[in-house]
Amino acid sequence: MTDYNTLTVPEATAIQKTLKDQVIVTPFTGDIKLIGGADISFNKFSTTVYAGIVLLTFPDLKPVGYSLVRKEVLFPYVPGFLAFREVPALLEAWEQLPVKPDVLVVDGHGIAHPRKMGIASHFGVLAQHPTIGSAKKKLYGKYEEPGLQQNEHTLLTDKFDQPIGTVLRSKKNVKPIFVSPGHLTDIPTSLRILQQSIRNYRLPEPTRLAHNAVNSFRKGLINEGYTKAD
DNA sequence: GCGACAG
DNA sequence: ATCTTGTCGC
Repeated sequence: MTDYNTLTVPEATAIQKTLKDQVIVTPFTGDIKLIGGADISFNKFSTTVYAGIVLLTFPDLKPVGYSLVRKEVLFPYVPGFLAFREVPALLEAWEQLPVKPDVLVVDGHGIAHPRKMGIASHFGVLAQHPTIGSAKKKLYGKYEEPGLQQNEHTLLTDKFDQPIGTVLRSKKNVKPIFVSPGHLTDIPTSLRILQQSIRNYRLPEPTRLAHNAVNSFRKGLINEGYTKAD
């Protein structure tokens, strides 16, 4: 894999344009026995990132294991290029998993991106695995505010009015979350899977638990490597 | 030139 | 993203 740490933004843009042709947006049909959640944590002003992927049963959403990896990252955070900061570490956490989840939920967007290459799509193409992007804020696109009741949703569209994702009210009276296909999933199936991943919080269990895990890892409360859940 | 701008 | 206490609203 090419070293993302020494890339310039123009070079990163070129890579995104190449990977874009490899993204496959198609209905996810298979059964889901295991679902994964991926996230990153770091200390402000530090080049050390703490990446993690959590495995949970589906549809029970009970955690079964955590894969944690620490890595040095030099590529800066630039809106639209998040993947170049987080994907390398996430791929290491991915390779460290004893078993792969049927689908992985990544904290960030999938095709709901200026070049249709958000982190969920980027990771999916490199790992050659189904992914879904779940973000807390919009990066690109336009939409109508969904109703305030749980599960109400509207379409997120690009500049040609083509659908690129869903704006979902995951819980009553909370800010909506943005769901989009990463790789080997489509808009309807990514939304269904995401909805089945919501429990008592605004954020889906996969990325919510991944977020908790990487933060505990960063604070030294959990060890690096793969650990089975209690 | 002016806004928008995942984590 | 992270830091960080109290406070407002359902």
